[in-house]
Amino acid sequence: MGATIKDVARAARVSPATVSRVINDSARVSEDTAIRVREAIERLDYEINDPARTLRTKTSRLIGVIGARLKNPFLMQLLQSAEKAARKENFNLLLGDTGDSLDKKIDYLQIMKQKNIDGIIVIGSNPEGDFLDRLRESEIPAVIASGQVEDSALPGVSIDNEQAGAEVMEYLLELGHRDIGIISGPQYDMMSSSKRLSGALKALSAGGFDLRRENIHSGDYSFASGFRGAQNLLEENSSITALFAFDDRMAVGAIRGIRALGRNVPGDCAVVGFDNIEISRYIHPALTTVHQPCNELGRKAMELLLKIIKGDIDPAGEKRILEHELIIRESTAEL
Amino acid sequence: MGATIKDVARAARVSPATVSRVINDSARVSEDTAIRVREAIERLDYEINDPARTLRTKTSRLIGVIGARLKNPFLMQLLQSAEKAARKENFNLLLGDTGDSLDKKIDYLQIMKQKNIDGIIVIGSNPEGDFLDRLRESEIPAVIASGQVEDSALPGVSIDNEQAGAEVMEYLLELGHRDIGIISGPQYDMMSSSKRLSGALKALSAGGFDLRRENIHSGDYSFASGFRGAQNLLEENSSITALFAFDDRMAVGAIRGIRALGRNVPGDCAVVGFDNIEISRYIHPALTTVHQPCNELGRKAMELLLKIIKGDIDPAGEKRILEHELIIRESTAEL
DNA sequence: TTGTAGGCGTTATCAA
DNA sequence: TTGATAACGCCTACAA
Repeated sequence: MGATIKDVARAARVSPATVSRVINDSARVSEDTAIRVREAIERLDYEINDPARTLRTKTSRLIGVIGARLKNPFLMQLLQSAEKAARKENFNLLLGDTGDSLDKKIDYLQIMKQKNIDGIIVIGSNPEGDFLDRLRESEIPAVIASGQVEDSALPGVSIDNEQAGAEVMEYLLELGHRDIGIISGPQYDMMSSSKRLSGALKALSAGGFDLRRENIHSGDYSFASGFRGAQNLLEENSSITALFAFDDRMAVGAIRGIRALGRNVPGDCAVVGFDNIEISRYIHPALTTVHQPCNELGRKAMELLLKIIKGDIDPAGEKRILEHELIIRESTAEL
Repeated sequence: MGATIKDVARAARVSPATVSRVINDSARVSEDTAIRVREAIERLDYEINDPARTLRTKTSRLIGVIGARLKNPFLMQLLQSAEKAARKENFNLLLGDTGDSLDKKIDYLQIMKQKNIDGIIVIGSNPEGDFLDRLRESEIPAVIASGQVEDSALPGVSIDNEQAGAEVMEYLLELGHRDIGIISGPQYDMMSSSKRLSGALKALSAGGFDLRRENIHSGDYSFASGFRGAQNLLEENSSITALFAFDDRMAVGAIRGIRALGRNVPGDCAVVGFDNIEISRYIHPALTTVHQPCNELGRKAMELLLKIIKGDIDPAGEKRILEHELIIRESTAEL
């Protein structure tokens, strides 16, 4: 079916090598022949055979994404920006939803190796298992986006989760809340989640307060877990007056859970989320939350990765911490 | 770096052909040699070179997705199921967010051709421009997921959008609403959107009513456009008592827009959405909406595509219309 | 059951 | 500036 470089060469009365040179403008070709070649390409509807090129050059212009969850709107927004940055340099994204499964991540890593992928964006940086070790062994350039970057050997882009967690608590303390519940992230996101938690705890103890173990509910970033979390926490301890959920979806679920108990938000119980996904300003009450610059996170992570691939930069120690911001809306109020 | 099939062959004291046979278990190989080969593969950490194989076999085990928008939670849920079905048969997804741009779709189509992609899932089936023509010319197996399937030359899986639009209107009529506003989909989703619209209009006129042109606002499936749409419609015509938005995100935006005008939902104005994305049951008031079986849509579309690729099935006329369901929640009430 | 050999389409090297 | 040639790693007749 498809014409090959040889067909084009024949049609343009040049050698295949010359056609290749025109396609890649890799070397000087006289304008005359270049025109003849382009014309032949056009006429024959020639399309380059990418696998053949990859076999020869060892580069696929493919970027793998590991750890993204299609259902997570924050990550999808991040990914959209990452893709845009990739497309600008003619790279494409190979995407797998690995869910929370370590095995799947490792499977994808293998697939990506086999496909001669040029680089990998890791979403979140859960150190669990030996995924990160295998990644390092593979020697494929990789960058963490929106995970915990500080203690990792990999370069990455993120925010200061600990600081953000602390700010939320300071804010709630300022409003007069003393008995605060937390709906944390799941196991597989240990890093971001645990940093937010430790920040929150530090802020509490700095204010002279502490948090009872029972005031923490471990969620999984789903609406349902936010709903359940809020109900469990309030049923266990009805004097809780504020809830801090580690992502906006859980916060939305929590608001509904609180309402279902016959209480009001923020009147009876304030709620703070995390991420500032688009919907958080549209729900009622509009959600107080921590804004993460997700477009910038995606773009910077991809730009960093592409630079590393090009060899423009030394991966070691390339870490960027971007600014977050507490956005105060309607779901919190003075006690 | 990486070991090749030849290295494995040497280590196992067999020919490269035999190694290939073991890898693909394509022909009888004696158990003894097979074991030796597998052991050598293990020892050398051999990974197959996928581009080389693709060059040779013309099959990449890659499925392209065109037309998905990462920010659309309904589509992402659909895609998650599609991916699951693909992975089951060892296919991977090449994903590009083409936004609403026709050019980008055509660009992606070209990239996918070059990558020897095995099949394409088209999200939505906007007939605009010559994308569909080019797709057909390319002769790559393709399936439409969640677009307008009935009048298309391509096989596909969808729901009956016209019927669904009609049901929503019948329901609102039953509740006593007479002056109803519509926030429709955008140009690029002409097909689903226009079917929903024509269904709605038919139901109205069947009931002896009609819809003024000014009662239709053309949105773009964003929260913001739902917000604006609701405000424009109600400011133009303050006697509107119900709004039908063609997707849940616009419905959520519309609810906020109505509230910002000082009116209540559903007391002063009822709202109906479309898709039944996860959040719609968690917001307040919980959204009345049309449920689309998005997991089934994604899975069936992929299964259909894989069957076509395998040649098990004749693509022509393969159309599946799945069941939808009107889910009544809190955002609608009797007038 | 196993091996030999040729070719998939491209690019890189070397020579002209 | 251009061309001939070999090689990337794999699969598949065909032959043994």
